[in-house]
Amino acid sequence: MAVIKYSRQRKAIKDFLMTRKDHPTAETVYLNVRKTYPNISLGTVYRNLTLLSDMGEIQKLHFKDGLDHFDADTRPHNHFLCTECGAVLDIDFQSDNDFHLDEQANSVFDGKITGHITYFQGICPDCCINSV
Amino acid sequence: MAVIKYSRQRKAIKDFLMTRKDHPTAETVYLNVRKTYPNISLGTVYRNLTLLSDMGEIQKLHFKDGLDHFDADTRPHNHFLCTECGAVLDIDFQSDNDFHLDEQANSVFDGKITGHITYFQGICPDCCINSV
DNA sequence: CTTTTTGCAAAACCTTTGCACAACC
DNA sequence: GGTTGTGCAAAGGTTTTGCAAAAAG
Repeated sequence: MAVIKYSRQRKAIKDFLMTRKDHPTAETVYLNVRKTYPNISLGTVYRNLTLLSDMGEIQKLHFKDGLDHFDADTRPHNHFLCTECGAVLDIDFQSDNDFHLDEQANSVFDGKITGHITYFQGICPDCCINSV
Repeated sequence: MAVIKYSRQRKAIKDFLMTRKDHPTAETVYLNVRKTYPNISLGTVYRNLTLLSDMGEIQKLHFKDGLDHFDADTRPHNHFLCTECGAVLDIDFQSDNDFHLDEQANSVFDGKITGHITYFQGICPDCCINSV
């Protein structure tokens, strides 16, 4: 597997992912891409999600629900997890301190720190409305 | 399941977890507790880890390896994941900004943020030494 | 005695993999 | 034609669950 050819299935998977701001699971990707390619298999979805992730075109994320979630936004950004409904959302917010955080952590850690991700938790907008 | 009755197995599981600064998987807990209770089953380990976690006595964590990891330290603290060997370590370090981070995030987020965890990644002390 | 917990084994679950065939260049 | 990708189905590994027996109070 030296040269990577961009199959339509792979393109469809990435295209779908780019339309979403939440972070769908493989299952969700599968169900949606199947609208366009009814014969696509779950295995193919997994293979391509892993491949895209290895190529750095998407991010593979792990949350408490134990499932893999996928994100087409590969820029460093923070995530939010709703403790009510399990939704995973982006947070478009970088603390001023974010840039210095790795250095600060390095100064108290014997190994070498190359990056970090912050996960916020709480109640998402939808659940806030519904719980009033 | 209203009243929670004491069990030695549950105590052994928590005791073991408190001796560890890394964040063992259920499998590791199982192998170690079995030294004391050779007949304990994996199912019991899982049940108790989930129960302890629900009671807030331990934390259940999810990492990229896809496995559940457990941590007897429930204070808010940050974690480090080694990209070489997969080790998960605590980082005893709180940024000055940590305390304000939730407020800052709340100001740009429609929902309600109640907390956060930062995951650092990089190369752990052991792997640094071995890769020289 | 009643309720909870255990051990065992089976089931459920998500993800990966092997293989023959199809698609691509 | 040779390589890469797919679909299908089976296998893999982790976690959960049903049930009868044991432990706890």
